[in-house]
Amino acid sequence: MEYNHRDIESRWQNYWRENKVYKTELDKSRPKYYVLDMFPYPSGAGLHVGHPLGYIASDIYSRFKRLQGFNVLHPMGYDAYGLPAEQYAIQTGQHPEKTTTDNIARYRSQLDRIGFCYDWDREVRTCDPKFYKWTQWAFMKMVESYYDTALDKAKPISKLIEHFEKQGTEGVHAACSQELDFTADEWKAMDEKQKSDTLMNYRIAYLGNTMVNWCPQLGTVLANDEVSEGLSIRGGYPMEQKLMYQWCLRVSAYAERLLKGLEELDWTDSLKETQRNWIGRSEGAEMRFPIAGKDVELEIFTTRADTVFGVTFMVLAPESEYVDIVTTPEQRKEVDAYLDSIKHKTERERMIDKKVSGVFSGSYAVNPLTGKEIPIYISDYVLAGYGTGAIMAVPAHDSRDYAFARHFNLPVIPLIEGCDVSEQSFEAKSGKMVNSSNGDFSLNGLEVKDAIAATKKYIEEKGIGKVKVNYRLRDAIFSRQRYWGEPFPVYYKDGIPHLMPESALPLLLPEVDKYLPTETGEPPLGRAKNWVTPEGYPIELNTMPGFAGSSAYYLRYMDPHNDEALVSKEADEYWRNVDLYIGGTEHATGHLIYSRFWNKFLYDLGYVVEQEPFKKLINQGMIQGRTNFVYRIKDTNTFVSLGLKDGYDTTPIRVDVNRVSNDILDLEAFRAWRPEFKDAEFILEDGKYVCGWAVEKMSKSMFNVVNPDDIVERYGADTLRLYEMFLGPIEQSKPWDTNGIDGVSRFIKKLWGLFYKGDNLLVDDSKPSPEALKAVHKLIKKVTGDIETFSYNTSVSAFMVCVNELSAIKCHSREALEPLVIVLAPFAPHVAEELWHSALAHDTTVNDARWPEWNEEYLKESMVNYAVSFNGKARFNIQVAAGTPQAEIEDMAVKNPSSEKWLEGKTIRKIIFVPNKIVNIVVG
RNA sequence: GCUCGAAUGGUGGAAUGGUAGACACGAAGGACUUAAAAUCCUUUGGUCAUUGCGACCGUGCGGGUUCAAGUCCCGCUUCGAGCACCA
Repeated sequence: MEYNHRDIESRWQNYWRENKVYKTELDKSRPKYYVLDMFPYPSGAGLHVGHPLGYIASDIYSRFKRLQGFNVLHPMGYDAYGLPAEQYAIQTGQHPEKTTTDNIARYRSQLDRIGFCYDWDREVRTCDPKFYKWTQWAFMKMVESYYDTALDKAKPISKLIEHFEKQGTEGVHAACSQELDFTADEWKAMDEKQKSDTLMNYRIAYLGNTMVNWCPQLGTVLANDEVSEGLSIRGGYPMEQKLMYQWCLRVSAYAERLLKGLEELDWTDSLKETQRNWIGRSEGAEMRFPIAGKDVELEIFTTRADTVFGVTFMVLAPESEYVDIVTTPEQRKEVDAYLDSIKHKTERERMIDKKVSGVFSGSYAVNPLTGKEIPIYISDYVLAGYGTGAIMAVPAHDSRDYAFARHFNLPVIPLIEGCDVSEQSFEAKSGKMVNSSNGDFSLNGLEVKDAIAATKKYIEEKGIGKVKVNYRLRDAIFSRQRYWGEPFPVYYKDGIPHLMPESALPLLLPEVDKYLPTETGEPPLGRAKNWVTPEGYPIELNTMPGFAGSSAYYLRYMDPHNDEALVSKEADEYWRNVDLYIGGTEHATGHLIYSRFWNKFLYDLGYVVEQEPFKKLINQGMIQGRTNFVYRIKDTNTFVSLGLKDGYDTTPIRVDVNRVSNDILDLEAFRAWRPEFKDAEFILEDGKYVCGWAVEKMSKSMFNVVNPDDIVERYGADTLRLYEMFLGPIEQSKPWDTNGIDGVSRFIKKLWGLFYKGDNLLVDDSKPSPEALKAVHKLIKKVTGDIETFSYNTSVSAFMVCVNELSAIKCHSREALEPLVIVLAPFAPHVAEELWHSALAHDTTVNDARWPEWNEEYLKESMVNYAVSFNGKARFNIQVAAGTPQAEIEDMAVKNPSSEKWLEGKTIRKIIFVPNKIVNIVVG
């Protein structure tokens, strides 16, 4: 039988599907293992060869764990809500559901051809009402909860209401948008609207007026992680800051737990670091500065409390609510003009524009330590969203304050001994303090670190301020002015938001005539007919963002058909959390934060048993494209090969990589590619046209997209799988380069050659030779170790070495070949399955085999090679029988004729002996 | 600017502090063949030597620790990633 990948692969894929070989059941008698891929957004472009990289890696691990006897949960689904389908719907009028369903079908057929061991009975789609019922349900739970900062967990909002009824805000420990202060009587006196607004200040999912990232082109707000450098990640459109009344999630309440939780996770350091940066914890102090002549205090946040004696002015963010209070009538015009100029700038313009700008408010603040009056300015270099939106400016020790002070001619007071602030600020946090005393309290002579601590202590004692930890992490904006997302189970009665009853879930997404905002500027749901409750109250028009559906999908896979709960107690307690999660780094500050938050929330309420959703996480690298170029001689239709192009004035043109093989252009395919190349002429080198190449993002516009279907068709899924793993370390980004796939293809043919020669079965029951056993057991040991460390590339090499060795000694012994097939099965399941059945004559699937143990006995060498080195420099090798005593080997090394010249006229100082490796003779 | 990571042949990449370059691609030469494809064999880090053994140099740069450094330490350079008027 010849190796025929088409035949073998379709046969086994059918067999697996029809017999539900990979169906997983809850089985308490076996240990569980949960392997998860980040589920894909089914885009219209289909999969390219980069997408399956992580899927192949997780598939190998799943199959490996299964062979080791674990009950493996390995599901797949689709992150089906999202902007591209909706943009497409706007352009074509086609319902996004239709596009999405079509794309999913395409993805599925592409995935199926690669031979994954997913349990498709557990598939989820975020746009499926049976699924999004639980997204809506979790949102409702968040609305009905608040975060107790004393217990450090979410609790039902009813508990908070009880507290208000009894004591007002007295003794309340709750995360909130704004510190409130009212008595029980004041609470009771509030009307329904006031109570609703007050509770919104505490709910974990809340409606709030917040500064949001507004994207006019997309017509929606976006979360911080969907924006980069003032541009939307999707589409790259400019963003504006806008105050809007939006649903938000109080992720910030979980900042400390999200940070702490990282410690116990088996993630890469760089990914943890990314999350730490994003959470952005900074310890400092909050301090109050009275405003001269007014009964108001300015609150600021600083990490450098020690520099309070060097404060020469204060600055407010333009959006700060204090701006109105501190602006004097004389300065009103100037301030308004400044605020106006800021408003007209986009977020991006504000970021690019590093020019110092600002305006004096007319008021002065009083430094609480020195009693001195200092001017209050307004400037956009202070951010409204961080800290209190106001700062104390210490130009001597902060570069931004320094630039501002120089521009407005404000005094600069150096506070650290010997520092030079004539040209720039001194930002190092070391040195001895000077100029820092008010008679009563002095920091002079202290190290910066001690001065910070001393100041914090002092201000707390004097009631000027308090120690405070600030986080960069903001609450997540949860509303999107879009159609293709989960509707909010919220209606409005007299302008007050109410949750629908749980029995109303899932709240189905209504039909609309167009996917655009209404004429009055309302979101697309404003077009839906009868978008009201049975009682006639209007329903929320926003929809939820993409991350809503992806935040708890891993829980749903555990129990995907349950109509009573997101996940049953039993399933949750068995499957617990994801043991291995594989996906890209691009989700580091989005999905991977939101999921952790969501999970911790569900944990607080007792719905799940684990605090963290993803124990171990591997980031597969991106597969970049490898673009090929041809070189057209200017103003001609003649193309010159890479090696000769220097003699001509040429223009490089990207060429479809599928018309190029090993950088050699297929001339006929090129002529047929585009009408303008029909009559193309070529200047060849050695009869070939050699293309240039460059690494770029894999995309249609670069003509460098390689479709896995084509590779599977030509070489087979097993070759694709092995080759993707062979390409390099899984975590590393690398360009897709089809050059080299032949090596893997040859390997499979050689492997096949161990079992069949033509139609003859070669496998026999002879006793394998010691060399054969050694080759196979070396392989088992290597691959077992490699899989645990995800060094799949070296495993593939090990397979090649083993097969070469077995071929060389013509080993066809069943006893040696059987473990080889089992160990290969996770990597190349189709060929392994075929050999298992047809050549090794088993009637089980290879999945039912046991992962083989290696036997150290077989690995022992009869002769051992020692490198003899002098002063660490290896000079020659000696062969000694295994088990020779150390002293004898050392003696052989010294007395060897080759040693003579190295020992000549020298004395042996000592001999260092490394078992099985080296005899190092130190001479001098 | 701060933080993290990386740098090894023509290429992708191997190397628990212990003979650097496994494995693969590419290249060169050869066998088989009328020829090509396929397959197989040999060589392939550099320089010198080549009738033989070989010799020396080599893991971005400069130091250090060690009998021994691609690997550990210190100081740079370059590239990549994350954060960034975050006070």
